[in-house]
Amino acid sequence: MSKSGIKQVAALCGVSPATVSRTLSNPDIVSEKTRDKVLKAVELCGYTPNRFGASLRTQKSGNIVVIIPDITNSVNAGIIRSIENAAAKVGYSVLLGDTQRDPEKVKHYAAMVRSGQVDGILLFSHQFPFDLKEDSSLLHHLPPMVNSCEPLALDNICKVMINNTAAAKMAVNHLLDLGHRRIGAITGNMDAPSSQERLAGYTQALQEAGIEFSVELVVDGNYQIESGKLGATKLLALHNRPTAIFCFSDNIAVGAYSALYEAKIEVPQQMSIVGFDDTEFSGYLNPPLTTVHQPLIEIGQQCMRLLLAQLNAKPISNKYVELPVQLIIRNSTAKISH
Amino acid sequence: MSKSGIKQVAALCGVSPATVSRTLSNPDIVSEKTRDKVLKAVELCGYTPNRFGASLRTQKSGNIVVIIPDITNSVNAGIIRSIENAAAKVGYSVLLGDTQRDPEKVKHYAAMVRSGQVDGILLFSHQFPFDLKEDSSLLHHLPPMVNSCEPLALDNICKVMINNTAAAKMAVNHLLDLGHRRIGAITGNMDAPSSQERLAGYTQALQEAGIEFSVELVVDGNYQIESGKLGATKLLALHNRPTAIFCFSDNIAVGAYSALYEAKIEVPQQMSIVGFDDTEFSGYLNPPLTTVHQPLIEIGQQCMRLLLAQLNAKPISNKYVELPVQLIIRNSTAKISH
DNA sequence: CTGAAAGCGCTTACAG
DNA sequence: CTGAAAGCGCTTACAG
Repeated sequence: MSKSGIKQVAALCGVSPATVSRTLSNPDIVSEKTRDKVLKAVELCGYTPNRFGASLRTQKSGNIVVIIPDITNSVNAGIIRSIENAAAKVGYSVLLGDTQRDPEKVKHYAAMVRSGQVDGILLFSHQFPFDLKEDSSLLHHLPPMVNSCEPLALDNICKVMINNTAAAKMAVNHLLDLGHRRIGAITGNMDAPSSQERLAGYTQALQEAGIEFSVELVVDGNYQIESGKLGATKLLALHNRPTAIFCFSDNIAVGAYSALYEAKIEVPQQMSIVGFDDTEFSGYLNPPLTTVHQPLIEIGQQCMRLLLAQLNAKPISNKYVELPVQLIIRNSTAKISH
Repeated sequence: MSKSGIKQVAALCGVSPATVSRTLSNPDIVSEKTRDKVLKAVELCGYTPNRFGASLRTQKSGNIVVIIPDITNSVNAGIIRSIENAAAKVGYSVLLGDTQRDPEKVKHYAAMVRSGQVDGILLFSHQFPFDLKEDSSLLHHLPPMVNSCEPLALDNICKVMINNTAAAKMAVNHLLDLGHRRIGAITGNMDAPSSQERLAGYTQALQEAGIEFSVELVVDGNYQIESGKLGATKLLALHNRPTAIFCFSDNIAVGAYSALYEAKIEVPQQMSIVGFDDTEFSGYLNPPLTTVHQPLIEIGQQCMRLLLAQLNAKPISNKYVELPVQLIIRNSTAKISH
């Protein structure tokens, strides 16, 4: 049974190719009688529509691309899983655009919308993904696209975000409430808006509490585990070490735990730790980590909802979606003791 | 500057569409003079070839699909990242087929090869992904495909595997060498070949050491963190508890650590733990985890190499690739003490 | 409700 | 080295 096309099916049941096409994509406009006939023939032939024919005609691929810095990061992985789910439900397939933070790869994947390889873009990066030289009209006629997690410096684009500043403030306020006054911070990549915003939240919380900002207490990280270990080690070496550390990601917290373990400093008795993300393992750390929960599933769903609206040229009432976060208090934070 | 096609470019530089096509996809067969002329026009128009036209003609999509149970699992994420890298280098894009272990989704993604949406399949599942009813010729004319991690019960298919049995034996032998005689195990999903093989390795190692197999020491897990916690809790409740636990994944080991922490049992002084995978965090656990290293990057590369050979109809000398694993000895295992 | 026809944008055998 | 032409497999306005 060699591969059959719409013509063979049509011939087999004595209708035109047009009718076969209609039966498959818009069954309601076909009479029940022909519909049955066609469907039977389709089954008999084992016919599967060839996507290329339809795509060439409709100029739609049925694919979307998600441009994301690193799929290995569990926050990203969680979001992608949610996107894949939501996309599958509405008949879209997702192309993986893992960029490894390479701006060239960001552009490469975004350009797929030009060649038709994808119909829309989910952008988890703050880098503008197009070459304006190539097509200067792009700024005003953006393709279907939604931006999440790391905001582009551009209005008029759909965004799904959390309020990083408020979230960080909430985390630091929790430590302040416990009596901590010297609070360290280990940041993410400081070129990322999320990390800048979290730092702003940290600073504001201290300021509002009337605590002077101390540079030495903020150490540069990059959201990865190793940077958390290095960062915590630096903070521990301070002549006047902090009593608590706000880690800008759970990964950083894992690294910090490791440094503290090696230095035989007990969490939370001698050092309180707060993380950010609430990744799956954070509740299984020893002690379980107090952290800011990010709604990964909802982020994915909202991204897909906004993208779908654009793909279907539906009006969008609210282009900026801000999702709530939550401080999950576990056992890595405690009242200051001295 | 509205979207221009190959015709506009051709018109602009006074050649035929055929020549434009040749210049772009096979520049060597075009004279230097025309080539320059064409390239200039291409740039001027901001022309990007439309993939649909080419695809319809060549019947190639330039996409592959990776069918994988859960992208959120860091072993899977690591492999996918490697695949994405290797694929990008040879001009393929990767479609994400996250199945959540749903056999229907496995089939859904595999069927994409029929509609032309993808040219090949990377299958990380032991489930045969096609409906033989739909197309019985499939068993003998398989599409380009390679199977990895969880072996299909089918010969004559390209496979990239590790030797799970030998790896598990190595892990258990390490514990035996340290003097442990009562060694517990927390398994993965027992419907997965990998977990069955690891269990076989565990059993063989004990047998060769002349130790009687004890059912109560083997508890069912599912590769997830929570199952590790539950499993370890069960093992601790035994009247004659083990002195060491072989966890079938690092995730399970994380769960076990959590249970041991809560029970105030020290690793490795009172309980040795071995994991499996060597995921990024395993070196940062407290204590750092002794575990079996899986070569994720190489797995991805070999998968892509074998798939590419099939996509290009190249002969494949060796359809079965077995990649070496390594026992990484860190601080979660110690000599038995009593 | 259905059919005949045009056409989406490429590539490639064929001829020169 | 280059062009004219056919055709990949669909969908959809148009006509009936």
